[in-house]
Amino acid sequence: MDNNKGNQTGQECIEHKGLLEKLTDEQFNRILQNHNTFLFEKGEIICSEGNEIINFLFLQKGLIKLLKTGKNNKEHIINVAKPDDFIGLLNFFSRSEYLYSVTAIEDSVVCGIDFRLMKQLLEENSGFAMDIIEKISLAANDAVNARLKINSRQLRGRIAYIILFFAEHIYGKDHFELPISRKEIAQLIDMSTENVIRILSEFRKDKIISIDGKKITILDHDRLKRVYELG
Amino acid sequence: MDNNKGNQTGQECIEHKGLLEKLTDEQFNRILQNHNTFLFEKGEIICSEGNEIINFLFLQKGLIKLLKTGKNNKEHIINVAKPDDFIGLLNFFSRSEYLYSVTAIEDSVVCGIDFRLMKQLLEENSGFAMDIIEKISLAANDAVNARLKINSRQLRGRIAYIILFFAEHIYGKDHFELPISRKEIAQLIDMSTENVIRILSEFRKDKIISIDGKKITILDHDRLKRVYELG
DNA sequence: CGCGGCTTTGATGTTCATCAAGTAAAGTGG
DNA sequence: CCACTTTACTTGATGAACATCAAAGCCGCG
Repeated sequence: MDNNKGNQTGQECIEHKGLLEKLTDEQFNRILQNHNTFLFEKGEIICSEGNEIINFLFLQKGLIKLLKTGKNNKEHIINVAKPDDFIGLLNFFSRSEYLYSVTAIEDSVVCGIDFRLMKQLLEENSGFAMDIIEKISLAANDAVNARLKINSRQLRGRIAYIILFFAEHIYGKDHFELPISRKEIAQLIDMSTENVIRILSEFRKDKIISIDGKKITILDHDRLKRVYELG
Repeated sequence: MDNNKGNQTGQECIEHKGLLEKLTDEQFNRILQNHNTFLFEKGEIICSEGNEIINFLFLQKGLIKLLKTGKNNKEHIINVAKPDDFIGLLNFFSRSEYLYSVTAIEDSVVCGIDFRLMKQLLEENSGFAMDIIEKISLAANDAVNARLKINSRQLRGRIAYIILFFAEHIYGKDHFELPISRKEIAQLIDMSTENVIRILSEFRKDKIISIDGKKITILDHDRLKRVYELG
């Protein structure tokens, strides 16, 4: 972890047990006694590609994005994750350093558990280990599937995808405020910023959505779905 | 598993312990007594998207491709895997049915271990579980990274990627026989068959590679690498 | 031997990134 | 708090990259 924001009470880890639900009370208590809670404001970097992994990180509240720097130092957003989603956990077990950067896109609360303790718990509690295996598998599938969905569509389909992603997966409603800029949308679904804007405007003219700055309202959910399906 | 090819002696699982290296001798013996070995000829389907997962599959010999059917029933190749690579194992722990299809692209020997036995062993042996977690993580990363590499490049870079993939990762030499058709290359790196051919010809004219049907020889490895890097 | 699938090359049109130029919004420092 | 700078947003025009269509040769297989 790069910065060292104010520690919290620890209560947050209880509220959102999430990934830790298979632990015994005793094991869970050990975590409560050996963890740190960090606050990140919108825009702050949570961890950087290449840094050493010390903590097993775990999003309590907020919204984050996973980045990877590609060719020509171009940033690609791998995923946007909400609490209980796997953060960058895909790589926490595989290497000693982060393979992705993680940035807060909304004010976020992150719980950090010492990596060695985490390993120890995995070895003690096989049910916990199985649960984590299952969750990693699902997260891996989601990542691969998302890429497949995005890359097999042309621009209109991609924009439909990203709007539906935020509406259905992140916010659970048809009216929401985009937590990321047009440029970040472009990095997320592999297209140019200009075309993100152009197609959003098109959808607005076609009365599929309404736009007010970052506020998006889906006016015709079915039609948006159809645009997504058709590509 | 769809078909039920002739069972083998079981010796194959010993030769290539691979994913199972963390098991005790006793545990490994249980697998030897509870597994089936299947032979698949080039082109045969090993398992199909949507089928129920009964066996934990595990490639002993040969070469396979992972497929997923996308929009318009267009097939996308997710990955090509050789022995000790994770086959479709990414999803074996997550759902009760296969999320990908797997097809043999060379004659292959597949070892099938009863899924319940596998789960049991994971719960008994936490070192084994940790090892599997680590391998799933790495496989997931590889899958995501591969997609990122492919999709952030234009066609020349993609073709360079796939040639280097076979030369370095699969065969370990600069002269090899392509195990897949031009069309399958297209499915693997998201481009049209015609352009696969066109760019292969271009590389031939530029004396970067020589082509004789499916036989490829890399003549200028450095230059090919540069084409890959530049995109 | 003939049919279908794979391969190859050329021609055409579409999709998309890029460039340019301008407006609006949001930080920044005096 | 205002002038200044930067960053985000927007639209139009242009050209490049690429898919698609078409047509023909090739090969394996029944």
